[in-house]
This record gives sequence, C-alpha cells and structure tokens, in this order.
Amino acid sequence: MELRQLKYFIKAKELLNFTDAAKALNISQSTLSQQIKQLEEELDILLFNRIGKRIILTEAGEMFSEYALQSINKANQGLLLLKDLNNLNTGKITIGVIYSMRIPFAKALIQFARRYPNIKIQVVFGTTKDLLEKLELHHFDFVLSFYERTKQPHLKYQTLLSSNMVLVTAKKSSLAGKTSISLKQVAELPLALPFSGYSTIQFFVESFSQKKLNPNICMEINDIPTLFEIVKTGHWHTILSETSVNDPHVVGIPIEGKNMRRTIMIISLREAYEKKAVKKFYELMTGIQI
Amino acid sequence: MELRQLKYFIKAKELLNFTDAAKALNISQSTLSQQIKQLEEELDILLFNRIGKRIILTEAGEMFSEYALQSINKANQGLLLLKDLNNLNTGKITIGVIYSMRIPFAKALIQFARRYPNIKIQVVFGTTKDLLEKLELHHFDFVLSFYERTKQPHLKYQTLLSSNMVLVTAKKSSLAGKTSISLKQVAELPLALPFSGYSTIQFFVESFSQKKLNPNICMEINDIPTLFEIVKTGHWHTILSETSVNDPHVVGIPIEGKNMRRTIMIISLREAYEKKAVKKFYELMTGIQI
DNA sequence: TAACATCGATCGATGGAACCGATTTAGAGA
DNA sequence: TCTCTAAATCGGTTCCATCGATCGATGTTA
Repeated sequence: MELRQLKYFIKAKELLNFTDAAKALNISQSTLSQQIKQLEEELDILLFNRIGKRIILTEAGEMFSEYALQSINKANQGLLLLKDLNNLNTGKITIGVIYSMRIPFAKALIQFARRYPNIKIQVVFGTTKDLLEKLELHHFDFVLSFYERTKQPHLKYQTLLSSNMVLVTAKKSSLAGKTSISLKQVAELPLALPFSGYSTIQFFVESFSQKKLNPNICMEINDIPTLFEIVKTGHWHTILSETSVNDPHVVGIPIEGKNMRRTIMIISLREAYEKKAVKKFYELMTGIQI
Repeated sequence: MELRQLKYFIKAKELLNFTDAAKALNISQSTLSQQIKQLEEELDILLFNRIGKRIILTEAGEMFSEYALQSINKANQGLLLLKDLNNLNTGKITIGVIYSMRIPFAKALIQFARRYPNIKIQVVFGTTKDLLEKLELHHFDFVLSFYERTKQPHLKYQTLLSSNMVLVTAKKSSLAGKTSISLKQVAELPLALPFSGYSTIQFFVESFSQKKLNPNICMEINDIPTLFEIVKTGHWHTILSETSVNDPHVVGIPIEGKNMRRTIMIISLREAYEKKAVKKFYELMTGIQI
C-alpha cells in the first residue's frame, strides 16, 4: 500500500470511471487498472464492483476510502507545514536573556516579531547561571548573556556587542557631569547594587577586592527599576552595564579601567539543531545596532 | 512521498540511528540513507541533522513526524477495517491490563476465547503508566486500568466496575473477622505493599499523607502471589484492590472512607479503528458481572 | 597517537515494479 | 447482429528501490 495507490483509488472513486480518472491523474488507463487491482490484492478485498462496463464502489471501498483520504490528507498537511516552516510562517523560539540586556533586546524583539508575526516567541529573564543551566537542558534556543571567563566546548559563542560598566547616578547629582570615574572614587560612594546573583555584580565584587578597595554597599536589590528609584534620590548610586540605563532622570558615568568593558554573547548549544527562525534572529541582532 | 518512505523516516526517528533502523526495517543501510535523502529532497528540507556520525531530528523533522505518523496510522486503520470486514472469526487483539485486574480479567478472557476460538489474544500486564504509554504507540487495542484524575481528550474511557480497597490479612489473623477497618488502624499495622510503581499504591500513599498518618511500610514487593505468601504468615498485611484477592488463606477487609473505591476503566485511543472483535470483548466485559 | 571500530554517504549493478500503447474482452445500445 | 465504449490484459520499456562494496569522517581503545 502506497500513497500513490491511495491517490489513484480516491480519484477513481470520485469519477467512478477509470478512463477519466487516468486522464485526470496523467497516467494511462492500463496503469490505473493495474494499480487498483494490485491494491485490491494487497487488501484482499474488492474496492470496486465491475458491473458490465461500469464500476461502482463496494461497501469495503466506501469504508476504506475514508481512511485512504485521511492518510493522504495527513501527508499533505505535513507537506504544507514544512512549506510554512520554510517561509517562517510557523515555529516557536525560546530565548533566555539576562536582565541587563532588557532594553536593547526589547528593540530586537519588536523588530523580529513585526517581521515574522507567525513565529511564537518565549522570553525568559534570569541570571547567567540559571539561563546557562536551562540552556543545557535544551530549554532555550539560545541565551543572551555576558561573556564568562571559561568557554565550554559544547557551547557556541557569538559576540554581539561590548558594553561599558557605568556608575549610575541621579541627573541632579553633582557627579552627573563627569565623563568618567575611577574604581577608587566609586568605592567611597554609598552604593545600592543589584542582587549578587547577577553576574554583573559578582564580577564587580572581584574587581574591588583585587584592588583591595572596601566599597560601601548599603543595599542589594533584585530589580533594576527599583534601583533607579533609589538612585533618583541622589543619596545612593549603583553600578550597571550601560545597556541597562535608559531612565531620563539618571545618567551612567563610565568607570575607568581596561576590564570595565563586558562582552555580550549569543550562547547556544553546539550540537543542537539551529532553527531557521533562530538564524534570522541572529542576523537581525548582529546586523542592527541594538 | 510514499508511505514506504514515511515508515522509514518514523523508524529512523525512533531509533535515531540509520544502521539500526535499517536492520529493524529489514533493508540495507544504504537504502535507508537514500530513501531518507529522497524524501528530504522532495520536501525541500532536512529532516535530520548529520553531526559527525550522529543524527538528530531537525525542527522540521520533529514537526513533520507527527503528520507522517498519522498518515501511516490512517492507512493502517483502513487496512484493519477491511481485515475485520473480511472475517470476524480471525484476527488478533492486544490488551494491556493492570495486575490488580488479573482475576476478573481472566474470567472474561476465558469466556471470550471459548466463544471466538479463532481470535488470537495477546495480554500484557504492567503498570498504568507503562500501559498508557504503549497505548499511545498503538501497541494495544485497549487497556484495563484504574481511573486517573485527568482524562485526556484523545483517549476514550468506558467505566467497567468499581472496586473497594481492602486490607489483606491472613484468615487466621485476629483482624480477619472485621467487616471494615479505618485508615488510621491500617497505618498502625506492619505493611508489605505492592511496589510503588503501581498506581494503586501511589494513590494510597497520598491518602495516608493527607490524613497525616505515618504508615509502617516494611516491604515493597512487585508480585502479588509473593505478597500473599508474606501475608499468610499473619505478621504482615497488605493493601490491594478487592479484585486482586482470591487466595483461600487470606481475606480482604474493606477500608473505610469515601475515596476507597476505585473505578476500573476500559481505555482506548479515540481516533483508532475499533475492531469488531474488540467491540465483542467490550460487550462481554460490560455485560457479564466480572 | 596510531590502530581500530562504527556510522552515514555514495557508487554501480540489478531485479522488479510502474508505466505505456496495443490489443482483447465484454456489456450497452441500436 | 453490429457498433460503441470501457475495463482488462499483454508485451515491452523505463525507472527506481534495493543491495553490497567502499569511502570518509568520527569516536574509541591500546
């Protein structure tokens, strides 16, 4: 039993005339006769009753035709689905993003979603550690995160952009006019930092201790908008990647030092299949200045 | 696209290894490679990613496989229908049964086999979870099992009978005369329970913990006749569905509580073709008091 | 790191199947 | 009885599913 035979059968059932059906199928009448006969032999039952020169469907043929049609339809639906997939009219991608990338990522996301409205997108914000763990479990197609010291061989890394670490302070603050600030000066200010689960800040704590500085950390808050509220008072300051800063009432002052630039990477599993939609997302992100 | 190719594809998807799949299909590896490639060319998309000597399913392959499988299934169902139409007196049915139903099921089985001696019957005992998984893969015509909390829309459920949970104890035991027993009393007895893979006992563990009882579970044994041997000593007791109890040396004492009745269901795939022989089996089971 | 085992891809050969045109067979209508 | 038409059948051709052998790549073991 092959789909070809089922298609022949269905056409013959529709027209109830082998000669016409053969013409419609662009095959010869003899071929159709033979294929129907072969199908009947395999099924061990007559699908058509030959009454004189007319053919009529048998009960078996009537019942079987429903399944034959459904079988053909299912195969065709699969074909249609793939055509859709090729045109990016279907599919789903899941992305893990660190919160520092929220603002630039949102721009890319909006562009992508406009361009490919039929692709479902799932976004999960989290810490680098969490996201990478879930990536290993195939929960994400890719992760946007800072570069970690150790590259792992089973992961694929694509550089997206570099971002400077900045001291975030209120616009009305006396510091606001500076074009840069040293780590030593930062250590003397009252700080409200992001929660230490975030790699941004882990990295910073190390930088302080390397220089034997003792920063004045007053608070740790796991929410950047709230941090901004604190900073806006002008009493406290915070440290973030410059990609995180877009509030009109605060400014970011680049921190001096060659290690104060961090690299944003697209990280994915090396051996995983790369969906077409994901490739498009990469192109969009690396192409535009996000 | 032919059914042959779809079947090859599905087997390759299952085993994720062309060599093994070819063996299972009784064709050569080269044939399989070529046919898969041909299918991919016709669909104009890769179904497998070849990474070194490994193959993994692509997104397209994953999505297409569902339709491929359904196409194959529909054709097979049509075939089944015709075989059925040809002769009710031959054929084969395959049934999955939970062990608790062993005794009442055996009665129905004997009756059916006497009545339709030409129908081959294959019976597989297993846990509810195993059986339902195999049902999804079309390995069974139907499954006899306890009712699970969540009905799934693609399955068909027919109530067969209700069965009380009983404490099984030796006939010589001092408890043997009781007409019922509370869960609290049960928790104080030394228990030898069926292996926790069985849904019977999972259900019971939940009941104990809901009432904050701490049962004294001394053993878990994956074989009911062996459990009876343990129970016959009079030192230990077990918990089973009353349908499991037919040993002359033990008795079952109904456990009190409105949740202590469990419903036995006939569970089958909603969209699958229902063989005539299977319908007869349903009639026999629901008709007689098994 | 060198030898080996294993997997998928590819090649050339072959048998069988799909297909065709021509012919035969057999109802239906005149 | 003759004619028309539609399905079945026959013989020949083309195509393709299949195979075994081999290649190249990759992972494993000594």
